[in-house]
Amino acid sequence: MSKTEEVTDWRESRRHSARAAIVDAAWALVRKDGLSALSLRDLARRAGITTPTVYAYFDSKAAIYDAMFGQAAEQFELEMTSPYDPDDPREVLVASLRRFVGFCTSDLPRHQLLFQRTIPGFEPSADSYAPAVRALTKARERLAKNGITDPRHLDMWTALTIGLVDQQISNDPGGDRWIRLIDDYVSMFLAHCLQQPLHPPTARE
Amino acid sequence: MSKTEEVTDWRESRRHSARAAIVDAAWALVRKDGLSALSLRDLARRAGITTPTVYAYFDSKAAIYDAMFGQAAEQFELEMTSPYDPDDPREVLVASLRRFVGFCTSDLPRHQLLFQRTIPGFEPSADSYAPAVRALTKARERLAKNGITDPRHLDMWTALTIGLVDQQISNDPGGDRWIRLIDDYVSMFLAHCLQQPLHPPTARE
DNA sequence: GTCTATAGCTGGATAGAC
DNA sequence: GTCTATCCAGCTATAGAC
Repeated sequence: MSKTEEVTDWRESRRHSARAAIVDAAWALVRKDGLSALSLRDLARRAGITTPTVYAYFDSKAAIYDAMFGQAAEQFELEMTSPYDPDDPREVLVASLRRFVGFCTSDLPRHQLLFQRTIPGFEPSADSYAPAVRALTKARERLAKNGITDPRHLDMWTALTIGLVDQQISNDPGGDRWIRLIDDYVSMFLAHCLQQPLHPPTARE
Repeated sequence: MSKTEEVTDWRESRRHSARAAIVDAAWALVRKDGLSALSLRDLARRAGITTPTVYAYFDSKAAIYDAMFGQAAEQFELEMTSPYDPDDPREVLVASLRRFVGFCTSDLPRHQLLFQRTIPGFEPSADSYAPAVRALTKARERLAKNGITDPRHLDMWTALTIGLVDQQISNDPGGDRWIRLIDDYVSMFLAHCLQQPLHPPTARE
């Protein structure tokens, strides 16, 4: 490694950690005041710099939201794809739903940024979105291991899960009124899907 | 009726229709630009008046949102409680879910104002909220006629319905990808609830 | 009740010195 | 890269003439 490369890496690293500090400050602010209430003035003050300095690291406010989205998507992938203890596919499915609801309810602005479209003109970049796509692929695999591959059933599953999260957040924040229903919820879903298989077991394939 | 009362009624009526015109203009704007993008400048221009005149009819911007909420809640009650054709409780339940999804998906800002909490500091007044409460009471009655009274099952139902709406709106706006699932959805729910009755039929009461 | 005019504030983003 | 100073636009809300 040449001397100039060493220096470059050093500067890159400094720059990266400075960006991270700004993003951290942004998360602290949106957790206090709400996702859409983020302002560059407050952000700069919180990060111990001035407004123009923010623009040395991010092109615009949207770029900051995008960095936050990317971080949230990485956390989502990590949370949902880390190994599951039980072997039973059904237990894995229950555990995954538990993790999903826990992930969403434990950080409200993160959930809003990641799964709702509450910021007026903001669309995440493909790079930032990629981890979330990978996590959703894994979710489909977990369902497949339970014998569920019908697209209609996959759509039902997503509606079930997001409804559970929304009700828990909206009507019992900090509680577990809907979280307690998870076991029954999964039983209901599996019983319905497996009772009307697309490819009846009598058929040879 | 005395002459002064007549005049008073007349003025009240004029005032009422002027307020209604402002609220109508507000709806037109939020349908065009989004619920949170409503500004008093645009609103006044659209209504053919000036900003200060708006304050002759509403104390603040929040008061306008509250009037909109009240109107939306009345529409919701009307839509959900108007008579249902079929006698079969199950068919009524299906029809009510169909109406609910239709109501929510047909007017996105109305749905956001009524069922999500997307406006930063806004809370509806008790008066504006009242029709929505009445409609939800009727919903519980429809479930009761299907033999469903367990609070856990009622919570499951609300999660099911709101999840269906959210997925339809977020992932297939204008389409019917989740609406098509309604029949299966209700079958799944009823089969689950009635299979594990709280008061088993073997017990004498 | 309706207007003109404007106060008072906050927002994102930039110019230019250092 | 970081600052001071500032621009320009938007917002809610009010003062005061008519």
